[in-house]
Amino acid sequence: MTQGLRERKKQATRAHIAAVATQLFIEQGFEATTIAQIAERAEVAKMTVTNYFPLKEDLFFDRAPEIVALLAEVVSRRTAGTTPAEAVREAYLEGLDARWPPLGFGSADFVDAIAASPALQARGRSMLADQEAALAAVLVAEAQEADPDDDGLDARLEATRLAGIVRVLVAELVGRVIAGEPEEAVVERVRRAAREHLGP
Amino acid sequence: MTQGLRERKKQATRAHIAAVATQLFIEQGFEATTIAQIAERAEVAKMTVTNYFPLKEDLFFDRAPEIVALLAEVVSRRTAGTTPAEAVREAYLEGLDARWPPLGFGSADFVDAIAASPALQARGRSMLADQEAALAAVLVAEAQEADPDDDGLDARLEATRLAGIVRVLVAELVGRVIAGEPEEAVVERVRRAAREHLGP
DNA sequence: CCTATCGTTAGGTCGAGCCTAATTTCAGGT
DNA sequence: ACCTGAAATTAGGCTCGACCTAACGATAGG
Repeated sequence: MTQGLRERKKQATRAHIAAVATQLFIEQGFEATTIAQIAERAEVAKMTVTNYFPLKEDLFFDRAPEIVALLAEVVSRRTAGTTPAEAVREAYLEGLDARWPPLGFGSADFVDAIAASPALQARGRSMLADQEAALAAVLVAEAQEADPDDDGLDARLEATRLAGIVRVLVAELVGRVIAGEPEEAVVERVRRAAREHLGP
Repeated sequence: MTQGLRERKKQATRAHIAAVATQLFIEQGFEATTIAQIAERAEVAKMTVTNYFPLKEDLFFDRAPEIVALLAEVVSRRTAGTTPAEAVREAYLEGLDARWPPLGFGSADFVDAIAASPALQARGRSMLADQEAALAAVLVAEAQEADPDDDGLDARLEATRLAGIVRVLVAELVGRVIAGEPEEAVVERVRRAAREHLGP
């Protein structure tokens, strides 16, 4: 039994609003675009936009949950016997080879929009904080499963270390590509750093 | 040569506004306090508040620059021959013994206000990001002084590692003290973690 | 004492976020 | 086919933070 008409219309409305918003953000920039404008162009009430996307930033970072869950998923789904750091390293290296957009291969428009908007930068930091917290939750749970007396501090420190490394490497890749360095060389550089620092 | 009357009045006005704001934040919470209310109680125009504190959050985190510069100062002023990690470790341990408020010994009112306000949490993350960037700038400069061909990536990773460890330890201390654990025990735990993880 | 500078003020605009009541649309039964 | 409850959507209004401008007042320096 597929979704009912109601649910399909909701998804369609949501996707339509997000698409219209993205288009306007590219045309005019994030700050210069108003919610009223998005609602008008999407032929929907202003309140409907707010219902689907409580904060204006959510219109830009739709699919945020995917990014937030990333590291926690990679680590919790890893094959037995490998460390969290190894799992993150392998997933990162695979993502690099696949030129996966969330690792820094996003369009210049996307990067520029964030660079131009303090609100988007703040939202990005919030997402990274949630990402780190989700990873920490996984590592703490693992640690306490192995030793019920573990207080989780070491696990939280490891989560912060891993999330920090990935964050810096993504920023490095974005920064250097924007600066004009050849993508191949940049990828090779961050690949080397990942191998060096994401040790077991 | 002391400051002129003009400058002294400015500082007095600024301090007065900040004091009034802090009082109101404690009484009513951050979100529930409006800028108009602060201006009224401080007997200044609304615009004057905005002039001194462009964002409402700045009224809460006055003295932000001090926190932002912390790690960079500690590292750049360290005695020759010690590593950045050692410098951070020693400064952190000294701060712990002194029960220095920025390390997590702030009042419960302060902590609660942040916990209750997404805007304050966002501002806090912004400050930590700036703190990390300032530290990274110092480490990158050192690395490139030693080797002009250094691309700074390892320095940035080290800055992220050090800033992350301190951030987690501060959060751990705050969280456990709020949860009711005896301060002595909590301090001893984070002290041990600092010695363990802030290695050379 | 004069005047240019700079802090302060009053008043207004804009847009995000939030709320409520009314209306439309769909789902599941009769 | 119809009815009813539930859920999505709408219209309209409200508050407040952020920003702007022109005028005002007090200080510093000649």
